[in-house]
Amino acid sequence: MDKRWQRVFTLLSEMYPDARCELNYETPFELLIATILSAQCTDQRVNIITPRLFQRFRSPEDYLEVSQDELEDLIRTCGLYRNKARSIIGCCRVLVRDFQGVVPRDLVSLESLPGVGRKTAAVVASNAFGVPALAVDTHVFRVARRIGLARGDTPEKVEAEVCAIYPREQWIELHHILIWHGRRLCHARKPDCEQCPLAADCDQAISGSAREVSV
DNA sequence: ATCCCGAGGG
DNA sequence: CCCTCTGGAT
Repeated sequence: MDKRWQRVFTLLSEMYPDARCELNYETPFELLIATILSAQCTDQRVNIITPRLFQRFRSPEDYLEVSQDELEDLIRTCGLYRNKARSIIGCCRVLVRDFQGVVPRDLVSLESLPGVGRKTAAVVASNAFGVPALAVDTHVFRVARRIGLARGDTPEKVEAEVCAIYPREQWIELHHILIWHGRRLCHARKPDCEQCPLAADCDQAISGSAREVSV
């Protein structure tokens, strides 16, 4: 691997030594539900409601016993509650019908579940099962492009580029440190380039303070 | 007011 | 490809 990209990885790892999935979960199934809930919402907010949710719903079968309306009320504070409730119930239906109620470990099967797309599948596969996967969500996309790690204009292209640069064993950690960087410093609107160890190498580094940045 | 760690549908 | 769906944070 290119020295520069090795250095980027090292710098970010040192900066965010405990970057990890911030969702609280005990089982792959809980992670699947939590990840579905996390769309357009902070992990902290998901973590507020999941203890009670997981206490009441322990298996995919349990979610088939509840009405969508009631489930919507239970998850309302996470936003997009209609979609998410539908996704969770649909997902559990398929898990029960086609997967013996067990969350599959591979990306293809995970993505076949209703309400589970590329990002959710990658998050579950990598965090719950250690499957090398890099979910190019908006943070990863933005950060990877800003620091010149990838040039592609779609998440798919960026994913391919990044996966080509870094060895599989680093994908999961890379995913987490890019996300943390995106959340802590490399914000969509006002990135804090003053604090960023990557600014020297970054095409879009802002020297001043509050200017806006594209991508 | 505006944006967000997404997915499905038109 | 573009739209919609949501509450919450800023």
